[in-house]
Amino acid sequence: MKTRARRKAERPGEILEAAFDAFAERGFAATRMEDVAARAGVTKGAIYFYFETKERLFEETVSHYSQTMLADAGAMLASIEGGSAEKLRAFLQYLYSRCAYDRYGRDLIGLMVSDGRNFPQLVERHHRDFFAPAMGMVSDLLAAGAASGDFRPEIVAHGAEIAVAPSVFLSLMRLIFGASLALDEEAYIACHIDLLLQGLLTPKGRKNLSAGKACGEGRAPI
Amino acid sequence: MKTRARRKAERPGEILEAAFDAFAERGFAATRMEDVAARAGVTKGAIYFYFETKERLFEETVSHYSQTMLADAGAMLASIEGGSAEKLRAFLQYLYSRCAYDRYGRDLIGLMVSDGRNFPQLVERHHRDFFAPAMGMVSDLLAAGAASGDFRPEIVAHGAEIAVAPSVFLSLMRLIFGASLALDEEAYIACHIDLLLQGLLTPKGRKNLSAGKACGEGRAPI
Amino acid sequence: MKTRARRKAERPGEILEAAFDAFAERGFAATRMEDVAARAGVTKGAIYFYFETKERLFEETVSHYSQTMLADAGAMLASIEGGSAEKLRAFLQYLYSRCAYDRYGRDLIGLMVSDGRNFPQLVERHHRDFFAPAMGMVSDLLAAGAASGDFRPEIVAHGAEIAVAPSVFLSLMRLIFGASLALDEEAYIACHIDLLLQGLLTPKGRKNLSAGKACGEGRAPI
Amino acid sequence: MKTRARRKAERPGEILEAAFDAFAERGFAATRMEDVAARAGVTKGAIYFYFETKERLFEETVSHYSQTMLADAGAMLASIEGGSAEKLRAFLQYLYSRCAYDRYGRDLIGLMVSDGRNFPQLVERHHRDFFAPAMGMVSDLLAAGAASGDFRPEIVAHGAEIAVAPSVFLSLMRLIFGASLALDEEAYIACHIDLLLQGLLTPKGRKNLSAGKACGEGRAPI
DNA sequence: AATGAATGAGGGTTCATTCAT
DNA sequence: TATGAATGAACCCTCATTCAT
Repeated sequence: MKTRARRKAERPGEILEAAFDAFAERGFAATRMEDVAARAGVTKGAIYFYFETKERLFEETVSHYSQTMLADAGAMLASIEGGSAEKLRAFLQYLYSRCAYDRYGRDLIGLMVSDGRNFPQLVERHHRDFFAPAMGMVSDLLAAGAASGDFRPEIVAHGAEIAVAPSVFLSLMRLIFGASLALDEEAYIACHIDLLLQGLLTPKGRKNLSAGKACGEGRAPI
Repeated sequence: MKTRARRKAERPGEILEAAFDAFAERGFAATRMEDVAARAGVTKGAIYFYFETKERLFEETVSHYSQTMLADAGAMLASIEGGSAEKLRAFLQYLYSRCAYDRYGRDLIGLMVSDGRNFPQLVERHHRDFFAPAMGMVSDLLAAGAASGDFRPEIVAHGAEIAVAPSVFLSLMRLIFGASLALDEEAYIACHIDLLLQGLLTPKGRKNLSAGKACGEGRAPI
Repeated sequence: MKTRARRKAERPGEILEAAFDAFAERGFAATRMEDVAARAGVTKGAIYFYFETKERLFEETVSHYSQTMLADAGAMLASIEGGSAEKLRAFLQYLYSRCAYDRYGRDLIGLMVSDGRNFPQLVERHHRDFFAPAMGMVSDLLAAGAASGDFRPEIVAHGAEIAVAPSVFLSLMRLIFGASLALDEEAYIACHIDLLLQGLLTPKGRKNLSAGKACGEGRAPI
Repeated sequence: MKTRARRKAERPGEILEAAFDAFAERGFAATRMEDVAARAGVTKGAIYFYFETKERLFEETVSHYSQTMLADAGAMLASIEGGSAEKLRAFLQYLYSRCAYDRYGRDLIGLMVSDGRNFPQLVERHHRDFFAPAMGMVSDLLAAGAASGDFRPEIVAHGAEIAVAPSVFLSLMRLIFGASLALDEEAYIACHIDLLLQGLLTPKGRKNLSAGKACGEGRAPI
C-alpha cells in the first residue's frame, strides 16, 4: 500500500482521470460529482478540496488531457525521419492511433462538441494551444513538401484540414455509432492515404516516393 | 390571429422547431423544457400535451429532422445531371451547403455526438435510416464512376467516407469553434474537391472531365 | 340511442356515478378529473358544466350516495314485520348486504375515512343526516325490545353500536384486504347474530324467539 | 446541542415519526414531502438521504409502526394472568387503549384504508405480519376458553372478529367524526364486554367468572 | 352543451455545494 | 485531508381549471 503522502500527491491526477472518463461517458451536464468521486475512489467532498467547482474540474480535465496530447504529438512528429510523404504518412498513422484506437483523442473531440458551447474560454484556449498548433504542424509539413517540389503547391493553404479530416471523421463515427459501426479500419486508412497522396504528389514527388521503397503495406507504388 | 384549429395543427411542428434549436444550442441535459416552451411561444405544460416526456421530445425532434434531411438529399441527388465527377462535385457542394452554411446538418451531428450516448435506439435508427442510406448514395456514385472507367476502382470500398469527411470535418470545426474559426470556405471546398478528384480520377476520367467543359465555378480544369 | 334531451338530463347522474367509482377506487387526491370524465364518457370540461370544482363534485357525490342509502335503509326497516329480535336480525342482514355484498356502503365508509379529514362540513352533514339517524333506528329498535321485555335493558345505551360493529368491521376488512381475505361470510354473520342475541335477550325474549318459529334461514333456534 | 453523529443515528426515526403524523393527518397523496420535512425539522432533500421515494417512506413508516404495535400486543398478552374470560377482558381493554385512546392504532387503520389500495404488497405484508397474528392471538384465547369449558364452542370459528369488532368500530368513528362524536367511552366499553361475555360464556364459565371475584370495574357479575 | 388545447401553480426528485466532524 | 449529512435551488412532470370554438 502506498504511503499517505504518496497517495496524496496522486489524488488530483486520479480525480482528473476519473473526471475525464466520466465526462466523456455522459457529457458535462449528465455527469454527477458523485460519479466522478466514485470512479476516483473518494467521496464528493474530497473533490472540492482540489477543484473549486464542477466547471473548474471540467476545464482542468480538458486542459490537462489536451496538453498531454499535444506534447505527445509534437514529440512524435519530431522523431519522424524521411521525405515529406513519409512524414505525412507517419503523422496520419499516428493520428489514427490517437483518434481511432485510443479513446482519448476521440473523447476529447466529443467533449468539445458536447460541452464546448458552455465553456467558451476553454474552447478558445483549446483552439490556441491545441488545435492551431496541431494543424500548424501539418501545414508546415505540407509547405516543406511543396517547397521541396514533392507536393503540389496549390493545396498548401487548406490541405492540412483535408488531409486530417478522414481520421477525425472516423473518430466521429466511432463516437456516435460506437463499436456497432462495422468498418475495416486498416483498409479505410490505406484508402485514405492512397487517395490523399495521389491527390497531393507532383510527378517528381511520386518518383521520390517510389524510389524510396515499396511503400508501407506492400501496396503498389502510388 | 389564427383560428384555434389552425394553431393546433401547427403546434407540434412549432414545438419541434423550438426543441431542435434549444437542444442544438445547449444539449439535451442542459436544455430546460421551459426553454423549449418559451421558444415555441407556449408554456411548459403545453409541450406535454404533444410529447410524453423530454426524452420523447428529443427523439421525435431528431427523427423529424433527420428524415427531412435525408429526403432532401435524395431528391437533390436524383436531380443532378452529368458524368460521375460532375455528380460527385455537385453532391459535395450540396453537402457543404447543408453542413456548413445551414446549421441543421451541423447541429444534427452535434446532437448525435452530445446526446446519442443516452439514446442508443435513436442512434441505431439514425444509422439505419439516415447515415447508411446517405453513405450508400455516395458509394453508388463512386461505384458507377468506377464502372464507367472514370474513377480508380481501388477506392470504391471506402472512398465514400474519405470523400465526405472534409465536409463533416468543416462542420465539426464550426460546431466547436463557431464563427471564431477564420477559414475561407470557398477556397477550402475548392481545395477539397481538387484534391479528391485528383486522387480519384483515372487518366480517362480526367480527359472526360476537361472535355466536358470549363468546370463548374470557372476554375481551371483539374 | 337516447335523444339528446334525454342524455342531457341524465348527465349529472352519470357523472356522480362515475365520480363515486373513481373516488372510491383511489381516494380524492389521487383521482383525476380526467379519470371521472373518462368513466362518465365525457370530457373534463363537461364536468365543470355541472360541478364547480373537484371539491364540490366530491361533496355532492358523497351526499347523493349517503342520502340514497339512508332512504333505502329507512324503507327497509319500515317494511320488517315481527318481534324485536326478528327485526334486529333482519336489519343486520340488510346491513351486511349493503356493507359486505354491495360495494356502495363499504366504499362510502372508505371515502369518509380517506378524505373526510379534508371535508369537515361534509363529515358533519354525514353525521347529522346519515350516521345519527341510522344509529337511531337501531337504538329505537333496541329500546322497543327492552320495553317489551325481550332485550336486557342495560344494553340500550350503547347496544346499537355494538350490534352494528361486526358488519362495519367486515366492511373494513374487505376495504383493506379485498378479496384476498378468506372468510366464510355466511358463518361469520351467523356467529355474529348468535353471539349478539345470546348476549341481548332476556329469558323471556329467548322464549318468544324460539316460540316464534324456526328462525329465518332455517337455522336452529338460538 | 447533540453531536452530529448522534443526530444522524436519530434522524431516520425522527423522520418516520414525522411521516406517520403527516400521512395520518392528510393521507398519502395529500401529504407533501415538505410537510414531513418540516415536522421532522429538516429540509425536503434530507429525507431523500434516508428514503428513496415518497412511496418507500410510506411503506417503511407503516411497517415500522405496525411491527412496533404487534410486538407490544404480544408482550401485553403474554403478561396477562387469569382465566379465559379475564384474559379476554384484559386484551380488549388493551385494544381500546391502543385504538381509541392512542392515535397510533387508529391512524394505522386509517392509513390502511386510505392508501392501502395503492400499496398492495404493503397490505399483504400487513395482513401476514400484523393482522393475522393479532387475530390469531384472540382466536387462541377463545379456543383455550372453549377447551376449558368456559366459552361456548360454536363461536370459536369467527368469535375473534366479532369480539374485536366494537373496538375497531369505535376507532373508525373517532377517525371519521373525531372528537365531535359525543360518546361515553367507559360505558361503551363496559357494554361491549358485558354483551360479549354474556354471549360467549357457558353456564360453567359464568360460574367461574363470578367465583373469580366481583369483576373488574365493580360491576355486578355478568 | 361540450370539447380539448392551453395555462400555471405545485409537488417529487436530483444534485452541486457546504461544513461540522 | 477527507467524510457524508444536510441544504436549497432547479427541473421534470401533473393536473385542476379556463375558455375559444
